[in-house]
Amino acid sequence: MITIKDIARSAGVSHTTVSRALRGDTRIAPDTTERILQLAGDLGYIPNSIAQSLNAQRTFTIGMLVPSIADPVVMDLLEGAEDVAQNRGYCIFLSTSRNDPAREFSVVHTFQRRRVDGVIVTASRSGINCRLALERLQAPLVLIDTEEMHEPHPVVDIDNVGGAGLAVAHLLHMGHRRIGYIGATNRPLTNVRRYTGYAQTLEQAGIKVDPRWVINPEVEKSEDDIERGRVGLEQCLAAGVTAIFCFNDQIAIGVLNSCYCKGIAVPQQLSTVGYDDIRAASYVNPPLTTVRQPLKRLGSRAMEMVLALIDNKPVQNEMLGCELVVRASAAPPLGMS
Amino acid sequence: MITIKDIARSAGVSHTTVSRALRGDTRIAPDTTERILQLAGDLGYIPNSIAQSLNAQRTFTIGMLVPSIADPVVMDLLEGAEDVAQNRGYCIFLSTSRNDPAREFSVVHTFQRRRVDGVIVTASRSGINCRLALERLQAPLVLIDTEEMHEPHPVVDIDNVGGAGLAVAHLLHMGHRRIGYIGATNRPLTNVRRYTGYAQTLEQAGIKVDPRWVINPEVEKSEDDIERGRVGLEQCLAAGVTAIFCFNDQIAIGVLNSCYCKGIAVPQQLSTVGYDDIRAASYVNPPLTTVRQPLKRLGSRAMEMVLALIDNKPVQNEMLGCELVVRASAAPPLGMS
DNA sequence: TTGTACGCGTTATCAA
DNA sequence: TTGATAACGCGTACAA
Repeated sequence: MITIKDIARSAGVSHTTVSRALRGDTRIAPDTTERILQLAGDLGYIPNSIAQSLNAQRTFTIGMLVPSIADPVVMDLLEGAEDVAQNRGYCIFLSTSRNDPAREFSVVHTFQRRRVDGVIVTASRSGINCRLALERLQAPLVLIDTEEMHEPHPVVDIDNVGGAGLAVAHLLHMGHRRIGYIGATNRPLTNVRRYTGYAQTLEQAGIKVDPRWVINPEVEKSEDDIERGRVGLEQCLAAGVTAIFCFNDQIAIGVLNSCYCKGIAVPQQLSTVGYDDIRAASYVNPPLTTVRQPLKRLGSRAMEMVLALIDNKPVQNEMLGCELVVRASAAPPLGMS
Repeated sequence: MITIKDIARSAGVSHTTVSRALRGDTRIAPDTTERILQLAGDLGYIPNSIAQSLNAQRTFTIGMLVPSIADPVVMDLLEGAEDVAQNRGYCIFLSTSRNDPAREFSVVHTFQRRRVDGVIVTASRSGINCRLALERLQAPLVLIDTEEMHEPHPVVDIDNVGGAGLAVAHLLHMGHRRIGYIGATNRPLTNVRRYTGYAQTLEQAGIKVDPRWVINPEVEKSEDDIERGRVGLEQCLAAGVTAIFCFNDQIAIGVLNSCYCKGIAVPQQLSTVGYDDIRAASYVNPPLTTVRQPLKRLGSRAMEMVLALIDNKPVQNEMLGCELVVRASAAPPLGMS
């Protein structure tokens, strides 16, 4: 690998002069600079960021920790973050925790060894366990969509209460009065928030929530949302609801599926609203009415926040709003159209 | 930040001794080692990989370049690669090219500056343009699913010809004789391969491919596969096929959707087979019969290959086979059951 | 305008 | 068993 010393030797100058010429220092004679630049190109010189980092005490590197990459939510979020990072000259170290506290801990430690300038931790469900690692962390840390509250760190989050409100208001507006909720116990905090939005909105409309409408299905594999939808549907039907608001699109799709198998027409006999607006939402039958989260924006805002912290600019916690996406899975209840 | 020098000072030894004690050098007196380890823990010492890298001329870092993160195929692939990397103590620099040759070029350059130990480039459609950058690259390079042939670099690829054969053989086996193909022109090489598998298999069964069965739909947005499915379906129906093999699941889902809207029963009136086995394939209606690609394995094999190259072990190009996933979107044609 | 010398944190070589 | 010194590649006070 060619270094500035090699160039210096070829040019018959000191490596200092080369260093300066390469960064366009005006104190170097124009023709010297010219000659050095030429030489650098010819020799195929590529600056060594490692050496630069050691010297500058900065790596222009951000560590991102996500539970899993193969998750439609994480995916968009990553894309938003990567975009900002790349534009600002930062690289991302991507690691997965698989919701394993030990692994989470180890990854954060690795980030520290590698001297990342900042860290973004996504959807940590094991906040307590990795807290130790995080507290020792020197670099700025931004949390996304965390399951821990009252964090001492900046947080970017989605307004889940408001988003759920949007969905339920939509159903109310169509005339539904008996509206079910199917939740997911493996995302406790988010689940509580979406439930809260659901319950609040119903109460504000003067409707008392019947406990039988609210289902948090027990499933074998804690990630099997399709199954959650199936199980939840059974109980909702038993409770006689005319519409169901689901914790997320996967669950809603489970409901849709199960309805299809049972010969229940959606939205004619039962309305369903999901959450997330994953890709599949637009091409299931019927296309799913859902709440879209600004995921790319969540990622990009988180990245902008770390970068701001790195530059010692002040940042505030942030709460991003959601948007209702009306498709075809919700309609007025029977006899109300 | 605590360095080995700080520890040395506290322990009253040289930084060399600390360095050795930390890495368990047996030449250091056990009690000295003990004392240093203790101290390192107390002071919260975290080794600086940057300094280590500068010295060792290795970064334990792999650069991964993908066209986009928000792609179900890329997602799984990344997960496979990350898993292997993490287990072997490597970190991944993740960057997106968005199919922009300029950006691809710049990312590869960044990887070089950062002295990654290896590079994985995925689905480069602009092979020619970034070739220059790649040739100068000192680090080992592995290509995944490239659209360029005869690369001078190791390649991991999926057996698209064989995979397509699986799908078509399945349809033939059920008794179909008029089988359509809907392709995607924005992935030219892969498209040709899947088409080849389709055509070969039909010919081997003694069936002459009617040109009207083969559709490569023109769509406005080059990424809109759902639309491809819609357009393709129209033409296939006009050509009187009883089954359709689609370039991928998204297209197949487009077909399914369009059938649903037109009141065509799948699989009773028309069979459809996709490719990829994306998540949605299992929960659309009817569940999609498709060809599963070993994507995680593709990612992990690619990573294993770069790591082997880094360790100067020999590697061979590799071709991974596919697997037919039988669900419910394909059945014997009318009057054949 | 250019060069000398040092420091960034670590490991390796050689000497004691 | 331990320590002094150099080296990795670069940037920058300070000196010339």
